[in-house]
Amino acid sequence: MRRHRLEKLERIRARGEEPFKFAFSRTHLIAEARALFEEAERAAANGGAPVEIPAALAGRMTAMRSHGKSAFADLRDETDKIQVFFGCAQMGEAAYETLKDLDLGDFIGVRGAVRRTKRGEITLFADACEILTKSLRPLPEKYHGLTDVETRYRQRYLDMASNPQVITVFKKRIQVVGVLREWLNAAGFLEVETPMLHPIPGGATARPFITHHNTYDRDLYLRVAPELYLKRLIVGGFDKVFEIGRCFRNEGVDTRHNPEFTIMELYEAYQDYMGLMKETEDMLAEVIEAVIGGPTFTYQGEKISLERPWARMTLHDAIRQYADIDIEATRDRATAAALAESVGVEVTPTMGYGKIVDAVLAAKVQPHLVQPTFLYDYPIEISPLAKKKRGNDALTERFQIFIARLEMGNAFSELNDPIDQRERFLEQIRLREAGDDEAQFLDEDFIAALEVGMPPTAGLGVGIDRLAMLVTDSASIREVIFFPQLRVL
RNA sequence: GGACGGGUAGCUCAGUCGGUAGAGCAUCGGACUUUUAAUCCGGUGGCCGCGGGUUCGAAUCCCGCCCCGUUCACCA
Repeated sequence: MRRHRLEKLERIRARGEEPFKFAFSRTHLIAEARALFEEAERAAANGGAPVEIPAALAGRMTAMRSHGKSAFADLRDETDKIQVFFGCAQMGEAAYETLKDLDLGDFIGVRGAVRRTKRGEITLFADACEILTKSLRPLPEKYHGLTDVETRYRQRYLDMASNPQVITVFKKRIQVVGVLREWLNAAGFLEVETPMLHPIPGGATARPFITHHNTYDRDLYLRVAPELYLKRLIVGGFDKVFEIGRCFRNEGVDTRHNPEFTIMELYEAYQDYMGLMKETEDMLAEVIEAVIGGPTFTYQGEKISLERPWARMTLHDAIRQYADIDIEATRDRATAAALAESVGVEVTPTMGYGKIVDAVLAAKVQPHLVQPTFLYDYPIEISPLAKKKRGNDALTERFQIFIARLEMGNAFSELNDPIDQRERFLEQIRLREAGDDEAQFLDEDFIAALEVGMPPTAGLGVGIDRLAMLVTDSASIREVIFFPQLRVL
């Protein structure tokens, strides 16, 4: 098949035409040409005269229906597709003959007029057609498209070229980021960029990727979160900042996790977690609604309503309600483990009190959190960067937001007491020495920053990929990442 | 890492009891000036994921491995 296409390539060159052109002056995008035509049609509806819009369009040819002395092709660009009519009489015999050298998948430029066919289809009637880029490999089947999941991910360009709805999904993802950025700008947050190469990985409980810098001859870590640098900016004098960017965690891969993913983190001085909860509610509701175009949507068969106010409950109330155990009543690890196991949650010997609570949350509570729900007041053991709750040293002022069972965000009143922060880091080091390789490292410079003084601050992290999953009704994170991580073949 | 499912033509998929490897689309040749999954006639196209075993004979049965998906474990 490739051989046939190479022969056509040679024929095109032989008649003096370049099969890999440099540019083409199109007058419209396909969607623009369609809109213009329909508008002209409406305007002419009273007069009754047939409408015709001159146009030069370019795109990939995705179908060809040839009838001897005439042919119909489908032309697709980023915005839409349109039918093209080639008639031997209109184009001239010589030009019509050159259509034989076209293949599905070629990029072509077509000049002519947009009209309706007898059957009512908006169609570009071609006066001239030139090949812009010869395609040497066949596109997947026109009807079913490409469905093999592995090929779809490994060769995303084929996926997009043969499944237009994939492009729609990614456009929505792009829109999510755009709308979110607009919201944050309007709310007075400044967008910043902080390092991705960290000498000490921090800001989240996760294993890092390690890399090496030759000039300084030292190992560096790909960031697991921008958190500690963003807080340094608050120390320095910024009041409201955010960053949207890639994080890397050396962890497992499944439908909700990719080793590299995109996070939005924001920090707001003089704010606490309850104030931020309200802002988070407004931000997510407004962003999601703007992208989906309404206050309700369906995710994986379940109807989700964005109507505010969203549900709010403490983590321990949620556990009491859904797991029917009062794990808050104890601070003893063994008792908590027994309680968790009594409701079928598996507990391993390395899990501390906090992780046991977290496991109960994941197994018994999270499956119920279909409508948007805030859980707040998390155990101190699993929140080493969050401020202690006023009046309860066992808890932190922290919340998570769940929508459609997906954890969409995590936030807290930021711990700004450097002495407390040091103790929390030391506890993490004890966990690490006990074998927890996800425990956080002690970052002396970060402590030094807190000693300089960070105003009261609330911070939030939102998983952009999961937000994209939500608005595109995608069951897997790989559907919203252009090139998801797969095993190298 | 465990369990389950999958890997056959460029793509989407059949393949019975172990007996010459199949269809549709794409592609090539032919017919056709209003089709839109165009239609009609004829052809080309295979490391049946990889390696080993059983057998006269393996896409098919057995063993090992690779890759993908789902799920559990793990994990912000």
